[in-house]
Amino acid sequence: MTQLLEGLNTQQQKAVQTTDGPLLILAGAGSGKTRTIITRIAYILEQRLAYPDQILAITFTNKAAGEMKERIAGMGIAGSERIWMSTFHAACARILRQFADRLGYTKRFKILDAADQKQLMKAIIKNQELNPKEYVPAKIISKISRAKNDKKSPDDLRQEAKSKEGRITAQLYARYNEELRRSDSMDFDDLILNANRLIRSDEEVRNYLQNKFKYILVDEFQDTNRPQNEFVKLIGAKNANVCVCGDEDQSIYGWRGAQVENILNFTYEWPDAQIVRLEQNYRSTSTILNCANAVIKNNKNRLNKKLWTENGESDAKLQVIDSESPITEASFIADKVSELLSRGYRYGDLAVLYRANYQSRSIENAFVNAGIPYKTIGSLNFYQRAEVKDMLSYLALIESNKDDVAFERIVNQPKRGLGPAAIEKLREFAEFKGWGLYETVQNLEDVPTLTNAQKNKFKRFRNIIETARDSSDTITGRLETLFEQSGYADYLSSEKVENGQSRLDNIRELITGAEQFDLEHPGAGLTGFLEHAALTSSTDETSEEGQVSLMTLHSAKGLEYPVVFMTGMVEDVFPSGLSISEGNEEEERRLCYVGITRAMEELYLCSYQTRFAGRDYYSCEPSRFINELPEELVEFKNYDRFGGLSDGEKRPTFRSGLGFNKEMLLENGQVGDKRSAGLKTGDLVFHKNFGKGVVTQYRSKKDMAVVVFPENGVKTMKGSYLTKL
DNA sequence: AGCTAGCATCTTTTT
DNA sequence: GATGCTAGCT
Repeated sequence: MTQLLEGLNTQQQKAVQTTDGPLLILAGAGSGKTRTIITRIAYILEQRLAYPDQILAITFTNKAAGEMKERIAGMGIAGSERIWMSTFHAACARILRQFADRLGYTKRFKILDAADQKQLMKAIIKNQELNPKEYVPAKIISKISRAKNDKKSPDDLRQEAKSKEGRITAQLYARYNEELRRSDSMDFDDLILNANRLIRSDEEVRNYLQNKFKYILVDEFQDTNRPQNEFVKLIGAKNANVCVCGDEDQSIYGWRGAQVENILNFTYEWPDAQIVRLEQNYRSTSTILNCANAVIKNNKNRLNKKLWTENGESDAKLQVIDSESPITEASFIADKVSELLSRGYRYGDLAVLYRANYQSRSIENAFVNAGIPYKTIGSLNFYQRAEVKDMLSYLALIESNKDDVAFERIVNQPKRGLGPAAIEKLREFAEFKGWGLYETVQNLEDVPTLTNAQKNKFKRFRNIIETARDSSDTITGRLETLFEQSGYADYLSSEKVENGQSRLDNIRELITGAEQFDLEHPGAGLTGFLEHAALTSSTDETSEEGQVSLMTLHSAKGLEYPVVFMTGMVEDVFPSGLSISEGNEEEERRLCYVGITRAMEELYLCSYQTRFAGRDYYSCEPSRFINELPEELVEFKNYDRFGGLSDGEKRPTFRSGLGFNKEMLLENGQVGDKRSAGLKTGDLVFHKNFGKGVVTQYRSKKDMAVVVFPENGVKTMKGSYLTKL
């Protein structure tokens, strides 16, 4: 009857064929979940249960959506490009573009990304004459986000406020919302909330959408938040063909408001729901899988699912490698990469995972030195780079004269003599009139306080935008005009700008990207392109064949690699001290579980004894997760930069708890003479008492060097005590 | 008024 | 080690 089911196990087949009514797929790591979902969609289409555009499939990232679309198209299914396959945010944006006028927005409403939000909040805080150190924009934004997702209005927040700080937060929340309204903008949360509001309040839209979407699928359901769950309930209410798929053990976005309850309560909210469990793992060796199981079973809040595999017990035990410092850890990984290559692995088979982005630095240094090609995934989103965002802000002003965030970003970038004083005068008048800042520039003659010189400068700025608007109908054409006319091209070409060339390259890439977007999305226009830029995340960049992938554990979700390195496996780094102090040990452990289950064949867990943070050194204890691994499945080794690997007989020992700081080290040193050693990171040096060492930090101004001595540990001293080797 | 250099500060994860 | 802010300079 159908060939689609071939090669699927019984449970997977059941998941595919259960098309009618609500369905919960509990899918463990590596259990063939994606394949099952894809087959399910193909099956629905093949059985003619729905047209492609009657299927709404939600994925966690745009990249996942793109890959799924491709795979379905590759199965020879007609019309697969018409499936609504995207993130929640993109799907809601698409709906809102169609009906935004019913909520009092225009169809060209702007979507604020995180940087925009922060900038806006900063401006509001300043405008309210509050101290931005006391009221940290990023923190206020996250409080507002939490309030929004809990359905709390500024008034609610004010009423429950117990402190001055709480009342001010409520007040900032109110101002923030007003400002979004005024500028025809929505933040990420608004996209979901407004879609829900629209569906709930507008009967016509509700009927249209509920009838349209015959089948709804949601992947990574454990990472959905409350409004997202509500969106699913609203859209799926009529046909009830709602299939959600997830793994409570991989819920790692609690800090962003995701609630595991969505998946745990699914069968209560959809009483007829059937449940399919996918527990057979096809990805990892049994060694790796057993380690993953051993770690995650320390969590209490879970459904006690246990993954199993028919994959052989591998000879490769997990390797726990203890070394001196992050630098040494990095050189171990570089060494190991070469070895893995000689064993037949390719660069693309390898991934280095870490808890926080800053940890990539030491790895990148080591890889550059060793000539290992790598790609960092997710750290800096292309569209978030300063120069790219600047050009997008110019475009945004063509799109809307109410976009103050964009205006403030680029009105004096590059410098054109329009400083805070001139802008302040403009703002006062804009506020008085209820206009946007650029709107005010379009009506400059009315502003009495500006000097003629200032007016002329603003006029020149206006010319740039208006010229670009008229110069072309294509995004590419307008971008090129803006880039030249704004002076940005000259600015980046000038000698004094740092990284001018690579920033020019970024702009060129942006222009090429815009061209491609135009081709692939005819009719999307400037609005579509700006939306694309706002919703395209950093993890949407793909790993590449000839490069080792570097990324955070969060970014690694959903991916797999033959060989995986988990770095910084020490207390306070992973698990993150901050997260632990907030009581989130279980989420950190799930993150560890996600990391371990990315590995197919070999897994290396790296710890170190000292790290440098801020201006202090800390001695590090091995991560608690290392201690949760079954002894018999793990090999413990030590690595040092000179002697290489040696057997460690036991787990890395717990080291004395307290760190020591630079002041303490300085007190113990003598003041050396002034002759500069001219050291740099990576230099080999000799010290008369400590022997050979490697420079890991050097401050030329103070002639202070941080040196790792293999025999004597990490020391900080005047460079003048050292001889370069 | 605007710009620049130099100092301080802080690094969790992201649609 | 990048970003933000302040003080002092033009």
